[in-house]
Amino acid sequence: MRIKALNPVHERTQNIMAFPRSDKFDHELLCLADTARALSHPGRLAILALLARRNECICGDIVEELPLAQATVSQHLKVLKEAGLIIGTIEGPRICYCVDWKAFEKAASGLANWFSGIQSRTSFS
Amino acid sequence: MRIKALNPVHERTQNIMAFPRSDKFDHELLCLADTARALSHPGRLAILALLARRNECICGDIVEELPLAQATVSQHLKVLKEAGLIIGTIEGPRICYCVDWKAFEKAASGLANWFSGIQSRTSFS
DNA sequence: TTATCTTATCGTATAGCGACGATATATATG
DNA sequence: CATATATATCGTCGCTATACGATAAGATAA
Repeated sequence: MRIKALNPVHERTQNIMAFPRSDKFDHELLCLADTARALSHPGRLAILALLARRNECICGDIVEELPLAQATVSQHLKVLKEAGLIIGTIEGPRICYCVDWKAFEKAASGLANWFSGIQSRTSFS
Repeated sequence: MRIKALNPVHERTQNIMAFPRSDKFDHELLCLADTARALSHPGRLAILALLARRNECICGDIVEELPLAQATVSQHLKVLKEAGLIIGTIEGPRICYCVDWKAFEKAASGLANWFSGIQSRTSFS
């Protein structure tokens, strides 16, 4: 049984972060910024790497590997889940987390496309 | 005359963000997180896009284009400068900003490599 | 039902971000 | 020197993030 999967960042019609001037920027930029924000903490990067290496982990596995308390790991998992990068599946008394590869690749290509778009926009390139 | 260019993120020996547990994570992850953090605000993404489109801008040009006050734009420029993504060159009474393409490409490839590294680490790929 | 295990959430403290007006700084120009 | 121009910095406000202990909530097993 899947728990609220939350649509991946790039399919969502609303972004997550609410800056004071959020309404003044393009939706595309807001979504890219959201993706970048999800990756802007070494703990979350480490969680994603761990999930990729092991294919799936329960929260306790991650707590064992990272220098963070259980409550903190749970918060980071929530951020990654809200960013659409991971999925949690209830398995009995525990929750099995894994990378949402489809969303992950979209996030990767979204950022990559932005990078190449920026780079192609200079007359020096 | 160039003003403190700040080494690009991936050449630096120290990261910028200081989390309570910064010392517990790999330097590579800290630098990647720093890069992501620099990109985690739509205003900064818009600034980078503008600099790429025009090749160079003074602060005032950016203030004209973005829905942000001069002080706010200056703060974002500082963040991008500290992340090593842009360079400021003093030209008389103004400062000419441009993308540091070498650092920008390193940041792009750094993130791209991390993404592909993550993706190759699953047995499902 | 009770006990156990696992994870989310609450409460809290500290710190940092985002935004802006006001001010300081620095450089030309008259 | 005084003025104008351009940008950085200061001070402040409100909000969010990070981190953790403690507790609640959900699911299984005895």
